[in-house]
Amino acid sequence: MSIIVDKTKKRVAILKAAMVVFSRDGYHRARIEEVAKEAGIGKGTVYEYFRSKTDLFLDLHEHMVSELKGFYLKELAEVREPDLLLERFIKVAFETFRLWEPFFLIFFDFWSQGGRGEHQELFQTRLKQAYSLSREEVATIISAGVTAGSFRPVDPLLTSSRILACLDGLVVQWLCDRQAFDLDRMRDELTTSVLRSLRP
Amino acid sequence: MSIIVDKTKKRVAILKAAMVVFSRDGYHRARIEEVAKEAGIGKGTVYEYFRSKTDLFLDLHEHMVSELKGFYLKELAEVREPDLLLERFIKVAFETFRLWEPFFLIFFDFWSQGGRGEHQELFQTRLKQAYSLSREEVATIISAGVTAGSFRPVDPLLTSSRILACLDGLVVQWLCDRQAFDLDRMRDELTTSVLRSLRP
DNA sequence: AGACAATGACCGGTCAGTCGGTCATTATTA
DNA sequence: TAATAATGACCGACTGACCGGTCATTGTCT
Repeated sequence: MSIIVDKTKKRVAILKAAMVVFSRDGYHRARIEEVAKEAGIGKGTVYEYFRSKTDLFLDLHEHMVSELKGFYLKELAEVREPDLLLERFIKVAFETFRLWEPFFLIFFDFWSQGGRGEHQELFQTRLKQAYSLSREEVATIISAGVTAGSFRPVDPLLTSSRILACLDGLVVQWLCDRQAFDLDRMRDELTTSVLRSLRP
Repeated sequence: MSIIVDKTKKRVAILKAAMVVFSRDGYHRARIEEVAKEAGIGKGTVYEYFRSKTDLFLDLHEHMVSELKGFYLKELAEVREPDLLLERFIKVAFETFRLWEPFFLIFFDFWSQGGRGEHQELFQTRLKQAYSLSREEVATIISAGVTAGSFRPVDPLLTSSRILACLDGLVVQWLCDRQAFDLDRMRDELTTSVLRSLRP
């Protein structure tokens, strides 16, 4: 019993260490020994918990996506009105820019892995799933708005893809150059433009 | 004289080969020997033209950005009306999705390099420059529209960033899953929503 | 003692970058 | 013109560094 708890805790500790090292050095440059050091354990121990570097990376992605999802669910739980929901969604997204910054920094490495290599199918599948999931989540909001008449009749999935794309692109620009724009002003500008584009 | 021409041609040939190999295998997985093979030359010769793998990558980026810019300039040369210009800009962007697909596939590796390593400043500077340039280009269009009264008074740079972010995000989603959405329908949806969001 | 967890020295494969040598082309000399 | 010399583009076998993954040993707990 206590063994199981320890195992899980240590697993998460390694994942956190991996997050730090991967985001600092990038997936390829990062060394497993460094992850172990960050977690305060020996290199061999990492392999007690993860089959390989690839596996660790894959699990890290899964872990972070699940945490992100939890954050969204919590923050959006009590909103009902489609337009408020959308506004809130964008607000939360911008908060994640800061809170999950290391995760987004890794994301490109993850993406890059998805395109090639022996494990590419695994990576690709996970990536598609993650996208597809969030796409449908937002599409549901838009659908509800269209049905309720507060949005004009747009294709929910298409619009959803567009909004998500915008958020993705913005985090990229921002991570690349924090001076590019002010996060708060951009959030307002995006919210306004999205709602305007959906006005009946 | 003829030697110089040959040198330049071969340089470009190596860059093209690098484009093929890097986009197929990813920057890290790609081997210089493979680039040489693709270019039909020996490995050592690559190093006659480029100091290092990093250098080759950096020059490849510069080469492609310059080609992309040329394509945009050519396609947008004769349009004057801000709203037509914006519509045309989006159209051209979607065309580049297909035409420059290998370049976009590499982009994430490039981005990833920009965050770390010994050459990170070089990568970062180039990335910032490229973004800043396109941002200002689009901002000019919007500015003109605002002045002419065909767009509502928005912050041109902020709006420009948002539109570019959307395009970036869309190419990512599309490269990740070609079935995610139909390119043509998405182009129309994006054009409509951008113009609606700018209507006075 | 027995079971199990942790460790880090070591192994083997990989690959960027080097370097000594080849060869085709051009310049020089007789 | 023909023989010889000089040039530099081209090459690929080789090297040294690097690092993921292993496993024999050591430590810890019951």
